Amino acid sequence: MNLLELQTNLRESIVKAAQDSFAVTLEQVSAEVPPRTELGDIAFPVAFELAKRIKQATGEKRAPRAIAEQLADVLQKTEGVARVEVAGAGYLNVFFDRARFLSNFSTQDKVSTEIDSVTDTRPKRMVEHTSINPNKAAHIGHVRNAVLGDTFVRILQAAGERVEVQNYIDNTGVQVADVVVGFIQLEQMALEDIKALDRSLPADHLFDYYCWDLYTRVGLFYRDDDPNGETNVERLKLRAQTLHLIEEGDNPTAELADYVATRNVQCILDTMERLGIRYDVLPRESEILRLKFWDHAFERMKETGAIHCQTEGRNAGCWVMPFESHTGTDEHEADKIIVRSNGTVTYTGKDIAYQLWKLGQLDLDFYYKPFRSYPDGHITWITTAEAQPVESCEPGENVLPSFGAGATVYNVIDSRQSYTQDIVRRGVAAVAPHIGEQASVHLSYEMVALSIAASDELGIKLSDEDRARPFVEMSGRKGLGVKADDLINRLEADALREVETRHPEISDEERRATAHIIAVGALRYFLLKFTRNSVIAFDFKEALSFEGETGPYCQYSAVRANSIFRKLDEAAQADAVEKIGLAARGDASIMEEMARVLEGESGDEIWSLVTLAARLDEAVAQAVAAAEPALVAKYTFNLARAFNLFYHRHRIIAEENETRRAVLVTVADITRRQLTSALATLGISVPERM
RNA sequence: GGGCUUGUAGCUCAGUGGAACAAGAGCGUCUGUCUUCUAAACAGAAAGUCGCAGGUUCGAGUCCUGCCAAGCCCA
Repeated sequence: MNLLELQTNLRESIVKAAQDSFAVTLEQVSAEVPPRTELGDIAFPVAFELAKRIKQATGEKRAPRAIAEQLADVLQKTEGVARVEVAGAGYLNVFFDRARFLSNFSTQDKVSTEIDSVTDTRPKRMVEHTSINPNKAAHIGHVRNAVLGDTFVRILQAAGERVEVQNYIDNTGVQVADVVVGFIQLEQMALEDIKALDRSLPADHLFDYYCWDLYTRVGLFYRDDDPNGETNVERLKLRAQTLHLIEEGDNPTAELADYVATRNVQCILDTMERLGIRYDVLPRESEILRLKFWDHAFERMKETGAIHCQTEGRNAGCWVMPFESHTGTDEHEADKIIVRSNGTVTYTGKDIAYQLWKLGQLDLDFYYKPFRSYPDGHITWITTAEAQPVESCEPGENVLPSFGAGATVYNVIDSRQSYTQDIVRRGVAAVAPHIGEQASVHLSYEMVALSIAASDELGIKLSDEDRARPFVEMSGRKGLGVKADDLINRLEADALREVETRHPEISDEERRATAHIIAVGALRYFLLKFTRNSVIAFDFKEALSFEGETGPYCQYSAVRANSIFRKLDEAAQADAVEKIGLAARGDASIMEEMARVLEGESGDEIWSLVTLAARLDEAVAQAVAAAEPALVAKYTFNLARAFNLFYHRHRIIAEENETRRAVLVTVADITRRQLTSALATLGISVPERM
């Protein structure tokens, strides 16, 4: 019996009692965690709700407290419940049977749910994240997107969901075109020159870094080298021409663009791999164009009446989607243009077509080939426009994967796209009403900006006006930003210094590996501790901190827990396992001794750690429901904090009383298990030592 | 001009469906704790008219209305 089962049983008892005793049908029963463990393990404010409902139904006024008293008698009988108290104006506070809960919890094994991916028929949750324009290196803002997305993937998986991870590649967009203009116009390079340049670049200054700078130079080039100047119309024509050639394909410029984009994708994937982030498939815009996804979607939209051709007014000749919630007086605001009168498609239109594919509502599909494989056998696939020979797979295993057709799509995109995402969601629902708006979820988040201090550190010149603002927005175009690899390098260097002073005895290789794990922990946690709709004003001091509410703090807590088990002699450990095992199988005398350890002030303190550790599943479930990874981050920190306190108060190995030691060992074991699991859900691993 | 988001301690942020004597963390400041299972830790102190004004309620940081301020998007 775990926490969720116990809660379910209690809820069922309440629903039944409400029906039997008060003739009220409760749809849901909300529960709370009492502020302190002495007040109980779970609280139900249900008596207030019942009092209201009884009054509505019969007009009879019943005191919540009296209702609670009656329910308490029923709950009392639930298995695993020690006692029930009525508190305050009518709260039902339930106290669990501590010894019993602990012994059950420690002996239960997580059922490993290994499912064959081919026969897996569970609805597919699709998460699209990262989706960086492949024209430059990733910066810290891109990393927030990737870490949020990757963590949400892990959270869904922890909740037992089937997940597919996509990283959309806009390899035919304006941003790629700009870098291509840079290579051709500014650098006077052809494809072979670029390849030679690529080979010659030093390891710490890769192709994506080169493009980062080149992109900035192109931005200046368009403005005749004056960052605040007007754009030069003639020069901008180069961009339009280049973009056109890239979209068209089958020409030297498109070939060059493909090389540039592909190399940047490789560099970005390398950066993400450092943070433990991988993808299942990389759908590319070039194939969406070649395979004519849009044309197909356009027909569907016309057939279903999702869009219509405007015959008069400002938008005459445009295909628009009615958007009635917009009660603006402006007529052209009320409808959303999908196809302009000159026949070109808006980004929104393209987005709807692609979203339809993701949800399996477009009768077209990509072809795929492997793009990169990882040591553990994971393969990231990329889209192609032609069928691929099957020999690209493992011999005897010629199974081409199938992607798309998700039941739900989570698009991890920053909040600036909220309006567009809203239209895409409605557009999809208009074409495919049977899946509706709820199939598309915009997992939105605020941007990462630079704090004033960080801007100063980067040598960015700020006006007095800028200084008065709360933060400075990053700009890929202006080259203002913190590159992901630079930050990771710095974190690793800082962590390595610490590890060197603490552990001179271990090998250099091991120290580097440890420093890497700590750096990843610090960065991922830093980006996850903020809720999604909070702007992160990036600050070096905060991001580079390893103390307080940080990833390394949580890791350290788990490392300490593990070190107990490294030092604990086998006999003591076996003894603890046996004692608690006997209790779980119903040994009354051991159970009674355990109960005594868990009594009183000291017992409350130990017990509060057990209940907190037991709430991991709840935290994960809440994070899924709210699409908010920060909830798991907060939970993890609280668990680490509670463990550090426990660790400080008790000498576990030295404990003389055998039952007490068995309880302490078991609690430490449960906590490290849950803490490690919580950290894994955040994409953070636990090093051997710190 | 319209839309979305935000306003909580010196700073950075949590605060679920409204509740129990009591609005919580981290950083920073101040004071203690390493011969111990790792001090990247622990304990304690100081620090808050929850942007302002109304409203609903037995009860509002939380819900409603208006205003003020900031950020983003659209025109």
